[in-house]
Amino acid sequence: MAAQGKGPGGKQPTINDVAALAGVSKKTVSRVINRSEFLTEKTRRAVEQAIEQLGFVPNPQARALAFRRNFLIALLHDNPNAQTVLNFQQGVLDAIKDSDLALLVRPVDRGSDKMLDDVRVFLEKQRPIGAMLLPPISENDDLAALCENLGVRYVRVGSALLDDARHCVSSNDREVVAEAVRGLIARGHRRIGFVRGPAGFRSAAEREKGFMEALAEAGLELPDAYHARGNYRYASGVEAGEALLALASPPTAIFCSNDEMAAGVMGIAHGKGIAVPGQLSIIGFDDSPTATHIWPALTTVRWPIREMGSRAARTLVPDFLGFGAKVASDESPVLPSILVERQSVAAAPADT
Amino acid sequence: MAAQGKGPGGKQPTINDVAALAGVSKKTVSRVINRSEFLTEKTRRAVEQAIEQLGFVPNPQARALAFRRNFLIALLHDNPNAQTVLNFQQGVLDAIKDSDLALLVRPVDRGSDKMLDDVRVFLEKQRPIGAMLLPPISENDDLAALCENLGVRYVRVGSALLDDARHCVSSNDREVVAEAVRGLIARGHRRIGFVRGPAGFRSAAEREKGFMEALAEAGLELPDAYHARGNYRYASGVEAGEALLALASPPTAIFCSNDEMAAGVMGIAHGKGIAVPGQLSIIGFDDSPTATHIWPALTTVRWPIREMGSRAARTLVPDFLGFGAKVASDESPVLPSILVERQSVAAAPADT
DNA sequence: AAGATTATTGACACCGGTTACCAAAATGAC
DNA sequence: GTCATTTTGGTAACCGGTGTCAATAATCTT
Repeated sequence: MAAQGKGPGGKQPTINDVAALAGVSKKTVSRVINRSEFLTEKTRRAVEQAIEQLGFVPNPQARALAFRRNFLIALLHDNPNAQTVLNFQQGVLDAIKDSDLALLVRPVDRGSDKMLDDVRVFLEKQRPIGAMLLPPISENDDLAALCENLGVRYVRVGSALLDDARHCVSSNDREVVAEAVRGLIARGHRRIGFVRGPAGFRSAAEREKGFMEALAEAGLELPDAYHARGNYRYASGVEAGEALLALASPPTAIFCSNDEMAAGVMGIAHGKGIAVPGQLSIIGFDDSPTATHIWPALTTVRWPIREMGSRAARTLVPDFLGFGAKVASDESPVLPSILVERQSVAAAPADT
Repeated sequence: MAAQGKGPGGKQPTINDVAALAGVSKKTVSRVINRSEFLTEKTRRAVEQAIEQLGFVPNPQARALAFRRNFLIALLHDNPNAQTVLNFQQGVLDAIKDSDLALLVRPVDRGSDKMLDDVRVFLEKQRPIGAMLLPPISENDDLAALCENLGVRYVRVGSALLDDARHCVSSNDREVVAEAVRGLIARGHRRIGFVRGPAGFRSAAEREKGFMEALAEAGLELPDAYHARGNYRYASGVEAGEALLALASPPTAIFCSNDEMAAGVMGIAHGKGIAVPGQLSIIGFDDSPTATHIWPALTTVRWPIREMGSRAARTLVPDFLGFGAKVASDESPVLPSILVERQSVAAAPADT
């Protein structure tokens, strides 16, 4: 622990105190703080020692003023899934832990027509260095354009590449879903239902594509009756479950576009006395806490949300995170999701 | 929408531009911004009109520097329950929506012995006006003392009053739990199990007190074997369920100190073929998303977390939130939780 | 060794507000 | 009408850093 040295008057020491102690100008101290090149090793050490001795911490407000930019990155989200947001946050914090940056969180209201203005005011006021857009608002091109105009860097997080790679972090929803569904087919399932996410969500579209892809490969069709449209909420899963399981020839497996809806379907199955996974296999998506809190535990897709948070931060502000944080140019902005197999999938019942 | 007037050079207009346009000094403009008294109505209007015309927004960084204080409030948390944190956040944002304030989020690592230092550096750097401490770290007195020393206002959120009322927002866990357990007793349950939260958590202690209170009122005892110790996680609920339900004379009802553990107990019940709520009633606490995502839906206690967030903000910085946000001196800092009755509770089985 | 180059450092203005303090104007008392 | 008192507006310094550009020191050429 550094000595809690205070400048004259018991206040926080300033750059001037450091300069005086080290016998250099404040500009030189500033150079040390900002890791400027063009510094003698000797000078640097003298300054660093003075900083250490005084316990000097640069005042972010002053820097923000001089830089015309706050040392902040903003997280803009409108995500119904709290765990996702928080995990992502955690990933971002992992990345910025040892930097000067702090994280500003800003939920936005996707529905509101003032949304864009709200965000504009927010960005103009706070002047963060950059902003991270979580899905679904990451899919809004106007928002990205706004950042661009305001000179705020941005990164869009999504289920698929939404933009130029330097503005993107994504997972590979389509491929993993296809893989999961192939697994169902391999276990003998032929009557496979699908619960889609809400219209207008890229993630919903990607997951659907993956599902269709796997079905097509196996030469299977998706009857209209097997195609339920949900909105990522539990209640819509309940509705979908009621519809699909009331059919004369119900599916033996259902892929749900997220875990909440999967939980809804499973609840209905329990209510109808349909055994999961004996008579009905269910797969979800997200690996949210719900996935393990329901019984039987849900086979689902886990996207590496925390890693995506770190990556997003590193993509956004590589130059602020110190050496080693840079994203190598050959790193793909696509972080792979994985299928987590638990207890909600079994082979198709024989009597079909 | 105000005209997007830009100052000379297409940049954001500054206080100087406003002063020039209004034909006054920047100090006068500053007075108008800060609602100083001692101003002619005429002057004020001239300035306000100039502000309007230019679309001037005071630069928060400059103000922060001059004020020696950032227009930020911090949310410090180390909460395993993401939904709780996010709901609280939302409540805070409701409260600060129309103010100049922004919200800084800072997860802290309760376990780390550097925690206090980390928080100190954070607060010294960011210099927020105030900090809100969520449980369980709100129970840490050193943290509160640190805020006090640093001149950062603080509010502690908890299951019970942790401090002076002006530093507190809390819910009434004990009372509601007692009420819930009385309900079980009224439905004929006599063998009631308890799954406790982790040692050292005030919330765990409060819920236990409420539970014991209700039992004592009815003249019931809690056998040791009925008293399971969990840690608020699903897995510990599973263990507790295994222990309690393997007893020769198992409980007919179990109160779990949070929903995740309740979900664990319920999973075990399903596994053992014990009907919920027919043979076993279960009550949880939190009304987390899990509560409705499991089947049958969980009877649980909902604490008004979003309201608590608003209240915390209003308690913390009443003078920054504009007229009407002040917490009346006779408002209690205790916001009541409510019992949400769903499908996991029924009368005690007759064969007992 | 002198002059040319280049690497380091410092002086000073400036970022956009605020406060401290002083001057001018307005008001009231006599 | 003059002087003391209260309002109001202006000037300068300051908050704690950074940018520009010139000055100085170090290194290289020939």
